[in-house]
Amino acid sequence: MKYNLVRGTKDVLPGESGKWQYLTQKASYVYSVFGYCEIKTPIFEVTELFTRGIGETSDIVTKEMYTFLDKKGRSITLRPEGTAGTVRAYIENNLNTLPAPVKLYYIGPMFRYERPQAGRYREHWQMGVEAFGSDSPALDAEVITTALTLLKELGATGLKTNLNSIGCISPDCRPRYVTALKDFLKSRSEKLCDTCKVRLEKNPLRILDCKVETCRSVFNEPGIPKMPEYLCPSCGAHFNKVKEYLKLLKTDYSENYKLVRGFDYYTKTVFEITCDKLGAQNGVLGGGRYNGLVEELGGQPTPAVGFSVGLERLLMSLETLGVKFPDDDAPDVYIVTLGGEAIKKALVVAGELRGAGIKTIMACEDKSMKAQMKLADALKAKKAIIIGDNELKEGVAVIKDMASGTQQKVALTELKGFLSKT
RNA sequence: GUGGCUGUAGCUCAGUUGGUUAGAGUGUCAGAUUGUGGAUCUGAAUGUCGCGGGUUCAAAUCCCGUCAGCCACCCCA
Repeated sequence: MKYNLVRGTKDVLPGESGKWQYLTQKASYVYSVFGYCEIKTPIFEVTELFTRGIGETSDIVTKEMYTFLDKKGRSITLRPEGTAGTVRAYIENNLNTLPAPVKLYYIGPMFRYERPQAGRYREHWQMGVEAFGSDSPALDAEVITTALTLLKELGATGLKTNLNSIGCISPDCRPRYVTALKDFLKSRSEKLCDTCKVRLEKNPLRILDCKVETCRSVFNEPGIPKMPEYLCPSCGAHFNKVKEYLKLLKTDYSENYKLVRGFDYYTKTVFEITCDKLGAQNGVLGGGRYNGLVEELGGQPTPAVGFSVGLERLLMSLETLGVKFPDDDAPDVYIVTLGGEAIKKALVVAGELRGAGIKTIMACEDKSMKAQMKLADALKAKKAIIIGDNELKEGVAVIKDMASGTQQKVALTELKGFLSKT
């Protein structure tokens, strides 16, 4: 019987896995430099955490969750995003007693039951940060800077940062805007596509995301209400401060009044970083402020901001941008052995070299020298170490530099020192 | 969930209007005089032609279904 991957999942094979390590290490490094500590939360949680957190009517909750009943009949869901679980852990472990802001980062897989597509998997990895306990616009700016620093550190250029504020739920803020937007769009409803007509009632903000040309032309009319103009004084001041700080930091961003995000929990600042070379799924990184979520999930009222990068999409954009990754898979040395005595010696030598951190592969099988040299070449070994009868008699090994082809004899007792230097 | 394209050796693909033992390149393995790789040459192995059903004397080739991949919608990382 032959088995296949489950739809929408992917093996990360040698060659690729080194790139993943590189990305996760860079993320851990940058996040920790910004003061974040790693948190590992379970891959599954009770379903209600997500329905409450992300929003009952959101697409993720209504049709994209991997939900199942466990043996006791509890409804369990594979996490579709990282924030809800992190918030749950924050509340459950009383992390609010730590000095604020409490800064946490996570790296791990997320699961969404969607049709696979370019840049979209049912299991995908996210590397995100969450900062709890401060409503300061400086923190918003810092969080955005954290994201941009990571991307810069990785050599990503030409990515676009979009910024918006979607205000808060007080009546003179987002609800007032939604009403104004609805009124405006209703007056032009004959120009809207069918799905937008439905969205007009269900989720008017999302209409701004529509890709249909005729809809877009409506959004570009000068009279369309724009969220930033409808923010309440508090949210408006906050947004202005965020922008002021970003300018101070010389951050390259575009204010985009059409930017809205899929989760219900966002308030005030939202942002998104896209790569236009990725196809339809071009969002590489997304985040924002969510001041109501901690309370919604049963904690004390706690303001928070965060973002998350999609590992696969990040990797794809870096590759289309031509970024080179370090190749760590190639061994430093390949030990060629000729005969049983040589294998005994090679076992010992290999141990010494590995102890010194030298990446070593030795030939354990009795193959011809030619075959072994071919293997050394195929594995891209930097050096071949040849141990045969002649060498054993002399107490030496022949070291061949695979790139130049030059070789020299080195005493077996000196090998480790010799290779450590080169 | 909807739509379009695709599905032949590990990989990339040929396969003519349905017609004998399904091919190439690449990779793998082995060899080309005694202990040396990357070039060249020689040889070898590997396919339930995605799966199931149907039409036919005969199907990789036509039809239906199904699964999977890719891409797009929806939505998101």
